[in-house]
Amino acid sequence: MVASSRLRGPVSEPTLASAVVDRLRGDILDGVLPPGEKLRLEHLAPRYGVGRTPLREACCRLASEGLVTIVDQRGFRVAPISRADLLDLTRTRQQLEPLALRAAIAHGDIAWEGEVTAALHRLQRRAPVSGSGTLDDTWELEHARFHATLLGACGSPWLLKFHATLFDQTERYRRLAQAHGKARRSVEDEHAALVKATLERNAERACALLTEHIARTTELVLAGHPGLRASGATPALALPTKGRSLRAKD
Amino acid sequence: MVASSRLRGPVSEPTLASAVVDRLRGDILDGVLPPGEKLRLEHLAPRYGVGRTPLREACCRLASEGLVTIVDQRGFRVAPISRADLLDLTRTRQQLEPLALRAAIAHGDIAWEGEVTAALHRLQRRAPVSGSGTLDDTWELEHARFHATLLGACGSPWLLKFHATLFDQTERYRRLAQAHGKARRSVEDEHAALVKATLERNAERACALLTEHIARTTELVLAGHPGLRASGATPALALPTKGRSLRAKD
DNA sequence: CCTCAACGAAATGTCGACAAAATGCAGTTT
DNA sequence: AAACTGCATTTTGTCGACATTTCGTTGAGG
Repeated sequence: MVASSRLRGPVSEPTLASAVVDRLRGDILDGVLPPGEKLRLEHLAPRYGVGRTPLREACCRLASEGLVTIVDQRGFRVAPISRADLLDLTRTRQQLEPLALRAAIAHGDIAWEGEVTAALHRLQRRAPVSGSGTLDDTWELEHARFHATLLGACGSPWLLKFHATLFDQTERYRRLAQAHGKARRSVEDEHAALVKATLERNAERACALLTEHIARTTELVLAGHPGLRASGATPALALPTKGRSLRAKD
Repeated sequence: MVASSRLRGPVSEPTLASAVVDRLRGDILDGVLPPGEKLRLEHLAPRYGVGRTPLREACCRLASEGLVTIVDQRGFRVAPISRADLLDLTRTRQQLEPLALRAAIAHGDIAWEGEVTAALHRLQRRAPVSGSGTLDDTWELEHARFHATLLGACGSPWLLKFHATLFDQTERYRRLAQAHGKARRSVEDEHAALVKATLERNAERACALLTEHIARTTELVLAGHPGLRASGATPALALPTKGRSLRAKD
């Protein structure tokens, strides 16, 4: 329950009002709450219809996923984004996920094969974008579940947890860059090829495809996000600390 | 601030009273709060001299490190331990840490070499156990900092974060098993050999040594912990749910 | 004697209110 | 004119109290 409850599906949580976590995560992923944004609990409480205590807990949990940063005595902020972080994210995924995929291919049984094909089918039946430019939450959900299912048979809860965290992080960049639409069809092909190699138990080819799939995603994000082109830091963080002039940049 | 603030050294936290996090983590790692133990906030609040609100936040943050589990409407528990989890932990470390070490060896500069030798020196000057059987917190701290420093030059914050989480988890098993004392000298030799291969930029040998070092640690834990021998589940969790007889084991 | 149901006690989740810290602004000084 | 100092406002962190849920126990029924 640590990383991403979205991957568990609707487990019918008897649910404490800290289902705010999911709404908050969605708003951060969608960019409604931009990177670097200060999270003032008093202002956000009415927005979600809860008090500050559940909001505080939600922020704490999101901090564990790296979507929120905590600074003692200075509250919460949406985690900043940067080109360096995106590249690190990409590299780490390219190193971790093949490990999990290899194990999954080695240990996965017939039931797992069924789940994978089912996940692929559900994903392909969804439209990446719904109607006009806005992106479809259902597709994003199925996309996450597809990748989680693919690695699900690796037998390592820790690897899966790390994958979920990294995937959510990547999804934030992807949504922020709105890297959807045009190049999506090739991504669908990549998914299909990935499943094909996986079901053939061709670990080498599957891992190569996965690595390239991750790289492709990052390329799309970099192409679609103006602020991450060069070595650009976070756009929303470019607030100069005027007022105190003697102090260093903090 | 996410994974383990211990590895950051005393950053002179202006500190919110959720420095309880460190005390709680210490108590969980030491086994004062055994695995599976229910964390009743009302009873723990006086123990740490704070109210329930900071305690709640501390539990949330520890949940992000996997030391505490949250069940909606049912409060917090110390994360259970199991042979399967220990083995997963070991395998995952054996896969992740070589990746980081390889990158560190490739990119580390002279300053990093200095930090590594300094960390090794500080570690070797500490006694693993202080006086009688009780283990020395300072050694544990230096041990954590040594491993963090070794991988520090890998350039990937995400890998380092994952390493910190996995290391803390392993440290809990190590302390619970009290796998100290006798076989410690060979561990010291392993550290020295690891540093030697690292400074020689011999990535292959360094990674092999690291993998074996991790395996050795797990062997010591398994040998020292009675409850994890067979396929034993968590000892503290073996509370049969009597009273309700019809329900499955849940 | 065992099983099921309802009651009571405890704990959790949540809310509003208070103290401490930080941020921003204004006034004053050099 | 620019910078430092002081105060006022905002915000954070913390505490105690209330509603809801869960757990353990007792009692009745088969």
